[in-house]
Amino acid sequence: MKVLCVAEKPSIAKSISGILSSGGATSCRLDSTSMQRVSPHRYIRNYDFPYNLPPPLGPNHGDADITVTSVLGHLTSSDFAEQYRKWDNESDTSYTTKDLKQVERNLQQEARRADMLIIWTDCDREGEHIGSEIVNVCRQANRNIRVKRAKFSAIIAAQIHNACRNPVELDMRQADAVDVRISLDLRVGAAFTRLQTMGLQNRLPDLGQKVISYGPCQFPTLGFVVDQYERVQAFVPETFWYIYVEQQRPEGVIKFNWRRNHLFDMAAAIILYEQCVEQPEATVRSVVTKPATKWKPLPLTTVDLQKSGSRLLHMAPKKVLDIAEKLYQQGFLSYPRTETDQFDKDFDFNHLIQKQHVDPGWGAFAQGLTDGGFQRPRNGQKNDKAHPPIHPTAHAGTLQGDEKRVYEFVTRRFLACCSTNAEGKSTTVEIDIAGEYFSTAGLVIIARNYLEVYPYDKWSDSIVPDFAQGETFIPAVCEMREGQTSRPNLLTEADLVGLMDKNGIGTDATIAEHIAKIVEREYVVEKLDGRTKYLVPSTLGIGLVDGYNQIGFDRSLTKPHLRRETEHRMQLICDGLESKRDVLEASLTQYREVFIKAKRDFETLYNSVARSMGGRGIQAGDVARRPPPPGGRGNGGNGGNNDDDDGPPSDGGGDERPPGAPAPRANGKGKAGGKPTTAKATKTKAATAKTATAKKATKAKGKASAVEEPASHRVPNGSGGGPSSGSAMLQANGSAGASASTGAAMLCKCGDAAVHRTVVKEGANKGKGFWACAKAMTDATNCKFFITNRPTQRAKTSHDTDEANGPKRFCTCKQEALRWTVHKEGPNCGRAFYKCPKPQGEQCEFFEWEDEPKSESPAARRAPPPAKAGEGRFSGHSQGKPGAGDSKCYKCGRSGHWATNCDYANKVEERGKPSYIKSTSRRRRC
DNA sequence: GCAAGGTC
Repeated sequence: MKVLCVAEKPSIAKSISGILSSGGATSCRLDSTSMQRVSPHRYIRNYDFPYNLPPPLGPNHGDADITVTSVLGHLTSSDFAEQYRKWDNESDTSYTTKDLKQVERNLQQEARRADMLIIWTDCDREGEHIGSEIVNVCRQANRNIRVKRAKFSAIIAAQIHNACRNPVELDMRQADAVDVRISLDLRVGAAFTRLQTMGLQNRLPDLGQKVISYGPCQFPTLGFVVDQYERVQAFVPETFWYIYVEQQRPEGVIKFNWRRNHLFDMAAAIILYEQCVEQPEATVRSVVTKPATKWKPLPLTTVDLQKSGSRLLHMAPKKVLDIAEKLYQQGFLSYPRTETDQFDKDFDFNHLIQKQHVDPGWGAFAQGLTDGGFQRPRNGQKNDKAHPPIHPTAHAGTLQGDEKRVYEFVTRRFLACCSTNAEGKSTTVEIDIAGEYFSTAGLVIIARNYLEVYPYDKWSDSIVPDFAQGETFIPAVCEMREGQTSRPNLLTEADLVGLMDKNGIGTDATIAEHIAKIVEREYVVEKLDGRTKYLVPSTLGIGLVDGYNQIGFDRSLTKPHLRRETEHRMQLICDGLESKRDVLEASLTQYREVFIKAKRDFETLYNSVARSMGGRGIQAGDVARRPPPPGGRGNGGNGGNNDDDDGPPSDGGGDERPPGAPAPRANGKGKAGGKPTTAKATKTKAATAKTATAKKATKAKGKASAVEEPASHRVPNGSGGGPSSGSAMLQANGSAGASASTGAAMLCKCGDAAVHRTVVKEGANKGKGFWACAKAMTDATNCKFFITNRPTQRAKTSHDTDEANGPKRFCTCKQEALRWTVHKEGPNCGRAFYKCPKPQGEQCEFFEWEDEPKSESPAARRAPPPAKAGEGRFSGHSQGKPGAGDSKCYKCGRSGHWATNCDYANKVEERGKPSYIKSTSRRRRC
């Protein structure tokens, strides 16, 4: 009995022959003169050996004669019949195939002598289809041949023997589904490609003879790039505010992050800040130390390899895959096209790790794993049941250049997977200042473990704060700071690979090709910034995407929906819920409708491309061009996961368009002009912000009190929203008032969003705004949270006022005088003055109005001695007397009494609310 | 001159 086994590729044929024959197979090629058996294709081998295949499958007596061979993937490729190949012939009709003759001839030659055919293609949808192609070819030579299908998920001896002895039937549903996919892709691709090319090529000379191809994977891929580009263009930075707290410790400066992160309502932020300023003492609520773990990476899939290759090795996804393919063929790496991120339970790790002992770079680490450091890799969620995760299969010591780098990455990743998680200890300190919570955390790494061999991950120690629960202290810095949401980045190749993978565009093996294709078509230009490659749509790419979007389809040609729908229908065929014919008809009908609409409205597409390319065809009523977007470095917001070594484009406010890329387009959301977002504000900016702050506060308050709306958390467009990343000292270049009117992240004591209300009842408070718990007053769970909108012009947030207020002033006791502002209604409201910074009872007599000439006392001209830590940085409660030449009470501005006797001020103080607020950020409790 | 999916 003769059995013909056909695998999908030569490597699998070799592997399964080796297992089934226990290494005793003979590989045959034809010598044309001797007429011995032949393998007509130079890559294909035929392996012959006897095998014990028990009945009823095998012979009743003796072994079966097995021949194992392979194809090279799909056996046929599709093309249109001759009459449909002309481009002016609409081509949504039948197609024919172009055979791979040499491969086919080999199959037929072997099939003629065989009693049974066993299909050994990969166990996925495409594999079933390739199997059906093999069956078709073999039956042409031997129509009585029995056909079976071997099911296996890994090239492991037990599985291969089991698959051979217990074959199943070919799943024709899966093969049918792929048939539909092939037919649709060809027809849709050809129809739209011809429509676009013939409709645009001759009317836009700039296009030359370019083919303007359409593909159901190409266009959604292009759509991702254009979408992100437009998000970047349309981005308008939004200003937020937060309270920044800092304390000096022997270990260094400890920075605390506000639990609210930041607020988009400045008035709300000011209110909370004022509370902190008025009661600045911090109490340590908790000090929590617990183990911290940095997880070792998951086993490597193709998509991961491409993303990492792009991010860490700075190689195009296609290049990484090409190199991995080459290393696979050389026997250094396992099969590089796999979706699997879990190793089989029988996987032989030890053998493979031992092969790495000799490497000078990671050999010692590998030795450590063998000597007891090994820990089984984590299991991911994916398993294609065909191939293991990518791993090294042999040590490669002579590689150079990019091949060496790819091999090194794969090997280090594998060893890291076989190691243990990195271990550390984190300490989190939470403090309470006037009911607001702030925290800081430190980390001590105890064992680097896998990090020793995997330098691509970063994890470093940070200062561990030394605080004790219940401890109180006055922060060295307590400031309200301003930041802005960050502009998102353009897509990197790695981002795009991730998006395509997530949306089911292409397969792990073809994703890189689709990206390369849209670059080749000049829809997208790669822009290198540092070592990171960003993708920018060209004028042509944007024109096409926008043109289709303007035409408006139920399911856009530039979005993943159509492709997903095709995938879904294919699954229906696989599940036996729909027939191949019905699905093909339904899909063709759907695409035909889209095609007819595109053809009918082609002028819209043409005009879009022409306009984008700066050419002709602009219609009246078109939106105006928008000025260039604000520049600045974005630091997130696109969902992409930039690695540590990736920097965003340093456009510095410039235009990141590539040659041939479009001018920014109108979208009605643009913000004219704009300044770069700065990560750190300078003193000058901080100082000049004072006036603007007051104005904005007033504006914010006015808007907030005009409406009643629930406060809500706002998430900035950038990832750098936190004080530590998006921080800038309060500055005047924000988008004034833009966000203050749109809700605030004020939380009540329940931890829920508070609501802002305005007093409507007649009386002294009518019109005043306040924040309160959102629950009904009658609700027993109402936390009674209540904060009024208070005058905001007194809030000052800058610490060093040199630039804004002139040179520093020094009091009689040689301390840097502190600047205060009168905010009580009266003739001096708004006036700033300076006084001794010492605590109440220790202050000297120094007093100066800011708007009056400086004292010429010698003390004021001398530089002060350096202040000790925590000394001279805070003000005491203001309690001065009218300064020289000023006969008015400085608290209320009235004449005839001293401040200590000021009734108005004393009344206020009785209520526990100081009458003025210091303008520096360093405060001591009054 | 068109697609996407296998493979070398």
